[in-house]
Amino acid sequence: MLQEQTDLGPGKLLPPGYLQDQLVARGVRLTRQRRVILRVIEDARRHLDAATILRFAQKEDETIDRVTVYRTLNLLKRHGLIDELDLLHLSGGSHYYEQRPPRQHMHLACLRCGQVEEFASPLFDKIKGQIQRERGFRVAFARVEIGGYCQKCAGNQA
Amino acid sequence: MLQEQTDLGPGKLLPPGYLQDQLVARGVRLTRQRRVILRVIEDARRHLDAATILRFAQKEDETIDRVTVYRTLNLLKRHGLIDELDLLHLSGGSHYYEQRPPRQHMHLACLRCGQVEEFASPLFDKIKGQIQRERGFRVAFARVEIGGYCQKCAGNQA
DNA sequence: TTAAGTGCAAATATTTTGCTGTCAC
DNA sequence: GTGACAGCAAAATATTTGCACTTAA
Repeated sequence: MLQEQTDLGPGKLLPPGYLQDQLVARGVRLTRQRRVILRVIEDARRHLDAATILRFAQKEDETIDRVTVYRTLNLLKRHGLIDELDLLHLSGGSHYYEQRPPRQHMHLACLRCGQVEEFASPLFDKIKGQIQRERGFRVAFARVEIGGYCQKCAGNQA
Repeated sequence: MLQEQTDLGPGKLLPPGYLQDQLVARGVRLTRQRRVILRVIEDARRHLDAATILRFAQKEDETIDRVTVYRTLNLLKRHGLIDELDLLHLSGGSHYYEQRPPRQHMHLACLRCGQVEEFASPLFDKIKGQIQRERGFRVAFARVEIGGYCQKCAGNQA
């Protein structure tokens, strides 16, 4: 498993309570359980999988069920408020979730230490334009997962 | 023989028998079952998941087991000869596999019809250079999955 | 010959669904 | 009050592991 505390977490560029506010604005009912789960996702300092979200949520409310976590994640996905990632399955078969960021970024996953950094580049927007023009494909969202060796690990071995 | 007709399949830019040759070159034992599975992957005209690979393989040899497919896929992954993809889970929770292409490309998955196209851009190599320079992150491979609407579907609903 | 691979059964892991009672609005 | 939601149990789906037999090199 990835370390519990990593340095870089998913970028925190959105106001606190954003997920709640968005759901309310869309007329979705806010339950006690959802509030807790949303808070866990917003406060995350790294990408969490469903099982970890459950664990954190249960610290605050023991009765929250695994199923409720999955249903809430699906709800957020349907509303386009979070993104589902694989992070290259560096630590098992489950998915990871992050609040959809205002600006698309890429994930750099270190094959050695498992740390995940984020990276954004204006060139990627150019690529999207290219796709649109050359293929007539209307891009809704993008997921970029890059495997390799982080500065520290690359230095230590190669 | 692999006629489950789709549009674009994974690009066929590698010589036939490439996977076999690579495994032999690496001193891996070639069994009857592995030969069949490798052939299925090489002949694929689209991205296949484990269950589909099994189905095709069993057409040729009924006795091949699901487990052998998974073990062979893991073998190929370990040797970096195939890539594992999600294709955004447009059609279930399983993974899809493609022979690792000589040139990285992106996957464009249509959220409406589920069709998957491939797209390559020299700009993406520039981004990799950027990552290397700005972060000291040594890129080994990349996976890009883009969701949106293909030309046909975008036209039909816009 | 013999280490590696296979099939089978079973375990594990992850996510979804059906149902009934409960709660947010 | 009522329709959406939660919890529980169970199913569905996806993948891995243990073990005894088989086979490629």
